[in-house]
Amino acid sequence: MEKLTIGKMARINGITEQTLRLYDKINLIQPCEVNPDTGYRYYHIKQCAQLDMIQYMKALGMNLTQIRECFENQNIEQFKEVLHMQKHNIDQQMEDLKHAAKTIDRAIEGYKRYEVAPREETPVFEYQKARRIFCYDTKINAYSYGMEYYEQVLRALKKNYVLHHFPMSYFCNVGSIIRHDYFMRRDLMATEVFVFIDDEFKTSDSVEIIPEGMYVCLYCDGFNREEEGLKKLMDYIFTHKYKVVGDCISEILVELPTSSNYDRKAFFKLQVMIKR
Amino acid sequence: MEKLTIGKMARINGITEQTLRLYDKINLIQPCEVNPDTGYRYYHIKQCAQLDMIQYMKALGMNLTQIRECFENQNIEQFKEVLHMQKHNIDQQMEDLKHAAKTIDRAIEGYKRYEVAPREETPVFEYQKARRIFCYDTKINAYSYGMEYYEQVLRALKKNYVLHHFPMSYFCNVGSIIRHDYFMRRDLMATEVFVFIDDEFKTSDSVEIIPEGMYVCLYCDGFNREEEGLKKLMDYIFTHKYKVVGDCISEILVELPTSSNYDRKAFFKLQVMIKR
DNA sequence: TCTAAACCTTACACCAAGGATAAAGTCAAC
DNA sequence: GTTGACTTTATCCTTGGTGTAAGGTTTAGA
Repeated sequence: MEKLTIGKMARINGITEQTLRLYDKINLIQPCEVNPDTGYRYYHIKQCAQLDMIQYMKALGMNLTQIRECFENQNIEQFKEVLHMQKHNIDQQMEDLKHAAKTIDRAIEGYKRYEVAPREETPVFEYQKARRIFCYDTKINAYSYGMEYYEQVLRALKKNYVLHHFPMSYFCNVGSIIRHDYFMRRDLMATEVFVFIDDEFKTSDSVEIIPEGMYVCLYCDGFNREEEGLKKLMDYIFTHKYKVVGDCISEILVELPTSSNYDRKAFFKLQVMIKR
Repeated sequence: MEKLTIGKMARINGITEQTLRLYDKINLIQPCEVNPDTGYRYYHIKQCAQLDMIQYMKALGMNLTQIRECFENQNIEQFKEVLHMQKHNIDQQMEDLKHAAKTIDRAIEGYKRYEVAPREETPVFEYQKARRIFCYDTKINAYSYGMEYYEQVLRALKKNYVLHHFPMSYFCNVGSIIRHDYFMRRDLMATEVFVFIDDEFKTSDSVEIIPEGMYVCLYCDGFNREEEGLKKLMDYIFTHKYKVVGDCISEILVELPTSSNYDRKAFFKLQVMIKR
């Protein structure tokens, strides 16, 4: 059985020559023979076993250093340990991916709703499932000081939010709450902001549930329409004497990438639950 | 509202100053003001909106170039397209992770069985579930030409295997088949090698099922014990006049990382299904 | 007023796991 | 002997930053 050149070795193993040279360089797998004059590398076909093992370990998510250590130590216990670690690792990555997938779904859903939403700022009825939010009270009324304060409020929320180890991917679905009492008094007072989170997170001091039920909703386009929209919503509710249950939520449905000027471009859904 | 220094901007957004400098350099987000004398960057708090968006898009799996393009084009359609692409992307990654997880489980399981397996090369009875294999006929008897040929046979299998887009992570759980007729004639003739694959793959010309049932199994340690083990298995079966159903499988239970010499270190499980 | 801390700047090297390319040397077949 | 396929080393590029060095400026406290 003749020796294999680097090209042949690469070909029969479905990898590139560069990869083999790299593996040689980092002492992962060395050719069984090197011509001292030409520097040509020659491999023995039995070395394919090592390559198989490397590819297998790579598929398990190990990096080249870990693989080399495993080879060097010849330690089964270490390999088993790595296996368990990788298992844990993969579970974590899976969780992250699930979050990302949910976020994307949420974004796509948001865009769909954005496209079909009524543009004329008239109240509509919608039955909505319960949703979970991570809430933060900033003690500052978001409606009284303009966007600069709103951003500061958001920063405070964000800080708390990452402190609670929520995935960053949620941080596009934010909103603010006008508590029931203020709403009934037609007072635009919202000191609390929130992020929508997944149902799997337990309720705690910061996590609450927006209940399932029939909502009166009003869509509006842009921050500068938000206050006006809220007033319209209040007008509608009080004119028709609907019984308001719970708080009023102002939710950012979609936020559009913007860079030209610094203003956020957002599409809002204002909503409050009623009982007939 | 005063301008924010890079340090403050970084702090309130939970990122590092270096990251902000990088984003500036690649035109992702630029400070609203730069002191021409000192080169100091100053940010406006409203620019946090852009940072939020960047972090959100990153969480969706987009890279910085894609994010910049989205900002530049101001194109919602493109963003939506990216969303769908990312969704697809994530699904793919999820699949890969699932495969990796299964492979690790299989490896851990294999090591467990390896540790409890009888070392004395005596036949044992085991009831085994159905398993699925990707099979390849090399037309060369793996038992007649030594390890070099075996490696070549494996390379051919591997080539076919990646051609069928099976994940590389399976390629540690290989084996060979002695078809029923040869086994009954006590002929060590195995031209077919295979890889265990997941149940989700459809049966086709190359994918077959090893049926559920009661198997006589014999464990042996190392390639040099395989033939002897097969003979012992045959002896046992024919002495006790068990009725053999189907083919005899030689499965590599675990393969140990090795580098000192080129020989594979593998632990085998030889098995054949019987009917009482 | 002195000093130290806390800022800030640019510039460079480094990570993982190769990919891409160039310039030059080698091998084998015809 | 020539050609074409193959191989070598060497260098730079990728992604998304992290870390360090060397130096400049501002601020607070004693």
